[in-house]
Amino acid sequence: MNKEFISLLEKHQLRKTAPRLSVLSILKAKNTATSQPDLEAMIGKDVDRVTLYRILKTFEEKGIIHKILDLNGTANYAICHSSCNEHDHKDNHVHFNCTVCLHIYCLDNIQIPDIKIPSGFVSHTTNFVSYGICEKCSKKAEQYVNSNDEE
Amino acid sequence: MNKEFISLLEKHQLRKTAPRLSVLSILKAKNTATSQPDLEAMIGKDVDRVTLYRILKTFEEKGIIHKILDLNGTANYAICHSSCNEHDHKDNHVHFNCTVCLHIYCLDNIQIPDIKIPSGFVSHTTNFVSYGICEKCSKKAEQYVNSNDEE
DNA sequence: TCTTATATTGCAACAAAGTTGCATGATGTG
DNA sequence: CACATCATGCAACTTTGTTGCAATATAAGA
Ligand SMILES: [Zn+2]
Ligand SMILES: [Zn+2]
Ligand SMILES: [Zn+2]
Ligand SMILES: [Zn+2]
Repeated sequence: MNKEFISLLEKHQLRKTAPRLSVLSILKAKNTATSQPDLEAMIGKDVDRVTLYRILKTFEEKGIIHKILDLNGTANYAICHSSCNEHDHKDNHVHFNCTVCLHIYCLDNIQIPDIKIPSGFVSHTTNFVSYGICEKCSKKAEQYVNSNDEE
Repeated sequence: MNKEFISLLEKHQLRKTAPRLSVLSILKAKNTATSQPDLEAMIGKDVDRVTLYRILKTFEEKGIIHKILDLNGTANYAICHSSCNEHDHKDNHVHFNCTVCLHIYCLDNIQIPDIKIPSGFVSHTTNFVSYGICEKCSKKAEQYVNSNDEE
């Protein structure tokens, strides 16, 4: 399993270090994007805050991960699928930000629709974030309602 | 002209104070969203940073202004058009963030398109930001190229 | 394996934005 | 004009992002 991450680092000419492998395995295991503070907590204090910051910055520049800003403007990171590289990210999928658990989901299968922008303006990238309640939180809410009904 | 702002404050049961009127007149005069730091600079040190923060927070809650996060996750604010109120903002227009001048434009005429989200997820709001080069910056770039040709 | 150039990390220090509590002052109502 | 309430200013603090520099780990070549 580690081989996957090692070859990923090699592909981008990055040295294989413990902190980097930790970051990759954490991000890969989750189906939601992760903020730096959360990553810090998960990795523990073996890795310095600044190191983490720089790892994330490097990974983003190399097209290994992409950044999504949450409700508060805090950066969250998720693995780029497939074919992103240093020169162009193709993360043109929609993101869903749950306002209850605050998780950010990459909706990889949902493409950002095209729009017409005013003439004179040139668009390079677009960002589409949907805010609401995720599946897990919806189910929890249902369960809560049901358990109250039973009483 | 001030009457407009005064009645706006009255409508929302907010006291008419100098700092609030300043904020409203600045935001209304601009066709781009404004960050809090910029507002601070424009208003000057008559108004405390925290006061400004609270004014913006109140205005946003009342549906007088809406918040857009820029590239760096910094909050920018723009007047809500027409019919927003305390209970629902209807700011479902696309925003354009210029990567050169960093201005954020409200594209009031361009609605955010609907998308299908996975079943189980419930969306309440959506955010669409287009990043690129705005009209002004495009023209400046053209002029620059032309002036170089002439030499 | 040892050596060396260079990439990476840790620490310290700082900057920017957001946030809270509390005392003081302004506003609007009767 | 008095009073209740809203709004402001100040101080203090948190979180996130960022840079410089010295110490260390990595990879490649001898
Ligand atoms: Zn959720
Ligand atoms: Zn994503
Ligand atoms: Zn511009
Ligand atoms: Zn807008």
